[in-house]
Amino acid sequence: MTIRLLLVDDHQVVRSGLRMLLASESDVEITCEAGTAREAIAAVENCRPDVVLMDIGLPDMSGIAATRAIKSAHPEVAVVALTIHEDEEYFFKMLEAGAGGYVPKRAAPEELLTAIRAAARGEVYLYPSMAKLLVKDFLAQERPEEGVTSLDGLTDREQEVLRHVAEGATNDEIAEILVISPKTVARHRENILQKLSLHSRAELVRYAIRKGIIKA
Amino acid sequence: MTIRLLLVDDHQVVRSGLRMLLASESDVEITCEAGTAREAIAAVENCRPDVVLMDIGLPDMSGIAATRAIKSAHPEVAVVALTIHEDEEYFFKMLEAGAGGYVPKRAAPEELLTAIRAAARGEVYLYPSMAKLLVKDFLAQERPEEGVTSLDGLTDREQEVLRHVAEGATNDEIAEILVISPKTVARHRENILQKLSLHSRAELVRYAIRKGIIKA
DNA sequence: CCTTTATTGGGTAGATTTACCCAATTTTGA
DNA sequence: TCAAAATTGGGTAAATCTACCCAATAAAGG
Repeated sequence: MTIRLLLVDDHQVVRSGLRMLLASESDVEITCEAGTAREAIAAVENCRPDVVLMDIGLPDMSGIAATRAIKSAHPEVAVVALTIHEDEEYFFKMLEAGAGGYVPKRAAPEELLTAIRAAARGEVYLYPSMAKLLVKDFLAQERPEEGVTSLDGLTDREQEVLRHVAEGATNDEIAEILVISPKTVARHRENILQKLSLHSRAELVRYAIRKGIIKA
Repeated sequence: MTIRLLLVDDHQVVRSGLRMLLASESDVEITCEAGTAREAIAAVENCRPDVVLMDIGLPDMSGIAATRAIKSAHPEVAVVALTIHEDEEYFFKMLEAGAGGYVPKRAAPEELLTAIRAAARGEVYLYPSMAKLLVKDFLAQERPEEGVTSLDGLTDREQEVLRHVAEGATNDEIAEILVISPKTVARHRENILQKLSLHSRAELVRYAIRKGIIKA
């Protein structure tokens, strides 16, 4: 099975270069080309490619918007971003748009081929410098849940009170649950606010969610 | 600069095979080997490798735990997982442990080399089938923020008020920001509570975070 | 043993919220 | 054009919160 390819780049030279580069590969066939986002979207309709090699900087519309449009109409078509941009901004947006690969133009030809083949299989190829950014984001997302420990010096009872406060319970309700005086609950809450340098229930709720004490 | 490598695998044959495979590469040098997690941790101390090729299934301790230990003591040492496991479970745990690469044993030799070189640069190489899992997770994390639409029939103004309420602002503060009467803010807030069947600011904060209107 | 910390409880006062009552103006869509 | 919805604003009252004041008892650690 040869992989049908759609080349999207506004520079004729780049397309020619890629054509040359990929010509020797027996499993890849460049079915058609496009120089603008609009052309690309139309070309997907006409040529039915397996993989779209998408530049991000296009004259009429961002390659990101084009990718969104293509994936929306044809989710089975894989889109590999091939671009000069190596920043988080474009990378994450491209992933959200549904890209199945992200390769900087400075990458080696074999890496582009690996990306095309992975995308054709429905997998995802990320250039190492990009993968690093995604893992960083992944770790940032996961950490807060682990951070249930080290709650800025809150005592056990304070954490217990905090949990109920964050879940929306009033002092009286918490007092009933913990079988203590509402005044004691209020005192715990005051100590919590002071320890954390917070000033309202709203901030307590956000703090509790950040720390993974309660789920949003 | 040659990359100093530590090979960790409990099978002698596998280590020999890797040694053979990497022998021809001029920029990679296998400095030492280990057959257990304990040996691996000690070897990092003694050999000072740039990159550790880590198997997950080890006799004494999981390669994941070993990775955690190594990264904790020597954050500058890169660890590349080389394993038969291709499931989310081990993959994500390995990332959390600080792995700078994840390559299944079925991968092509060049991919392993790419991973080693990327990890040595401080970047991250993820095998396409693994990258796919991470992107899936990324999209699952990000989606809620897109879900800012369809907010259970809240009007534009109500959403605006909700955002400020959730961020901890009082009615008076919001009134000043939006340049309307505090009474109007209160009215909007009341309508929001009623529409969402909520009864307090704490619940509004959780709702707003769930819907991605504000970050925790 | 003694000091510190955690946990408990009370009082007061002002700020804020929640929940109702009322209605005018503007915008939107049918 | 006309009705519905959105946005605006006011009044009142009870509930609740925030922020101080005070202190006793119990547990933990040096």
